[in-house]
Amino acid sequence: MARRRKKQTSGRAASPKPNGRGAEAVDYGPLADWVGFNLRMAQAAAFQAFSRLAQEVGTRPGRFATLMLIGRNPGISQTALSRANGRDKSSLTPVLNDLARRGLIRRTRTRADQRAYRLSLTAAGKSLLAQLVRCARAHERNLDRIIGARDQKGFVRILKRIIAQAG
Amino acid sequence: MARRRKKQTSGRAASPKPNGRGAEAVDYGPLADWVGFNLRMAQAAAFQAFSRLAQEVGTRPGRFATLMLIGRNPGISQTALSRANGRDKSSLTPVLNDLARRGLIRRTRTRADQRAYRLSLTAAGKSLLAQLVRCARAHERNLDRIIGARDQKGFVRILKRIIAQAG
DNA sequence: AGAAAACAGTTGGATACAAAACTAATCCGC
DNA sequence: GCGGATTAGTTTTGTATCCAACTGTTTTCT
Repeated sequence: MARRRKKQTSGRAASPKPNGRGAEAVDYGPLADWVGFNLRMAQAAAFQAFSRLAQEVGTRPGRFATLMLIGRNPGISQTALSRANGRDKSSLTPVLNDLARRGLIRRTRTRADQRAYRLSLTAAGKSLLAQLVRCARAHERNLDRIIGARDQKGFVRILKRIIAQAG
Repeated sequence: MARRRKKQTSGRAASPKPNGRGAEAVDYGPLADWVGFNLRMAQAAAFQAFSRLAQEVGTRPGRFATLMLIGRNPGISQTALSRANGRDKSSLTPVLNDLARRGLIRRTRTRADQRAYRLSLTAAGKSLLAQLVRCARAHERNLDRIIGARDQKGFVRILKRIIAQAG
């Protein structure tokens, strides 16, 4: 591995060696230390890691927060849920359709307000959520190990500040 | 604001007050302190904030890292770029088509390897990148202010650890 | 040299998401 | 009470992204 080109069949070694390709070092420039870029990459990495764990239970990470929030807030409306979840309410429609179709959540109409649904978990939903929580705890242990127990608390505190103030 | 419902036109105040709706407090349960969830929310918030800044320059955040990486690594291949950027190579195809169509990048075929492109910025691309860098610096100053100068260095270091180890 | 494996880039299919337009129900001010 | 503004949820449209399959090129193995 990491053999670099030597052959160059028809000559032309004249170029200023501009990082022709490869797993070799890439210059990230100022990106390397910018918070935004590293935040995106870290989130992607953590997401992927959790994806692997979650798919053993047969669900995807996006569904997890949704189930948890419904579980903790029975009767919540879709709009409130979407706000809490940080996604647009329109994104939720297909997700909830799917969760309802799979018998994990209930959508109850209220007499008081005929527009809104009241969401709650079914028994199956609660059971799946419990499994996912076990998964997530394993994932969190992993992240905590990477972050280091010493810094974990402060790290989350900073994330919360960004959530509150950068929006 | 934050007036809570009292009226309830046709009665029915009998329900066990299960958080009917609203901007009122939502119970996040264990989510509240999990790294994964906060990471996702923080990334979304920072992304949105940068989106607003970047659209004044007429480009989207996704393009920014791409332009920067090409600018710092002229001659880089699409595959290497996609790795550096943390996205699948197939995602890059339409992005690069668009950037090329708008005259911001050049795609050169090499005689040495007829498969690969060598990517580089045009003058227009460099100029746009410079504008974006100014934008990004403003964004970063904002984030640094939120994080606090004292913690900024350590915060990024933790993000880098997650990137390296959680993948 | 010739076949097999690896690789660069593209295409097609699927999912996730946001923004805007839309429908139906409810609230507010008078 | 009545009409306009607000609200809950859905639909539609457009973008970003991944994955798997594919084409053409290069390298590797024997």
